[in-house]
Amino acid sequence: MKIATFNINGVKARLPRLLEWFHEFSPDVACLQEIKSIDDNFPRRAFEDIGYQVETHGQKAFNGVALLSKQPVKAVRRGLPGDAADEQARYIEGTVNGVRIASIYLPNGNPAPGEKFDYKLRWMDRLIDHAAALLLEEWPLVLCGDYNICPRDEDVYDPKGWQDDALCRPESRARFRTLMNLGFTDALRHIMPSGQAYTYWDFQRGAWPKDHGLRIDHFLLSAQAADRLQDCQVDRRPRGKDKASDHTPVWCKLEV
DNA sequence: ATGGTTGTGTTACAA
Repeated sequence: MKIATFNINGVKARLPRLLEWFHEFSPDVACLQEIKSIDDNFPRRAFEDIGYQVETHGQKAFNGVALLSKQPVKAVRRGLPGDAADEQARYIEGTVNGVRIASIYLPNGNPAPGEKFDYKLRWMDRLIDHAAALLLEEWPLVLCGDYNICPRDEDVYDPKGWQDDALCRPESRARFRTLMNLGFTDALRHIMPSGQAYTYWDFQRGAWPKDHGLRIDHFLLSAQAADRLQDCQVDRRPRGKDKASDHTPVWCKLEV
């Protein structure tokens, strides 16, 4: 079972490239972030026509996540529990072939410190609580998406320059470690323990040609999922194309 | 030199 996570930065602008990638890679499950679309405007038919079930959790203009699957998606949950007043569409979760899979778009949190950073940290606290509850259900569990966290300095092209950014600050990294310490495996780092594996390059300042990247898109696997891990890789090719997103997809293969 | 780009949806805002 091939599962991919891809922050597409707008489904409307990305549709031709995204369909290309679907034809090339043919994921069994695709977890998308930043669809920047309400549910009714998502180009559902384009994906249904190539054999996918489409589950979205969108909002106007910003954020928005989706789960696309060749096999049926069951028990879909929209929105991260823990704050009924939170209107930002950043979380969707469903079960495919006995694997519980979440598509996560964690808040960026800049500028830090500030209200947006506080929201990020509160959101992470809610994610930790929810992940702990999910682990008790003992599914093979896959929490993937744009975490907007560089876990370690080697995940940043310029650690010193980024040390005060919300993606790298100690408060953000501490919460990520707390999440990991519940018992998750960072699938990419399991396959590739060290070295550069960037997943995002800013549109500005020639970040892509200079390889000024960050590793912020992650696959977190429960023990039941990690036991079935066969491979995990970053696919840098989509980032190099015209009209690319600022992120590139990460995929993992589970023996399911 | 304190710069630069992209997407959404109409004019600033988020990243």
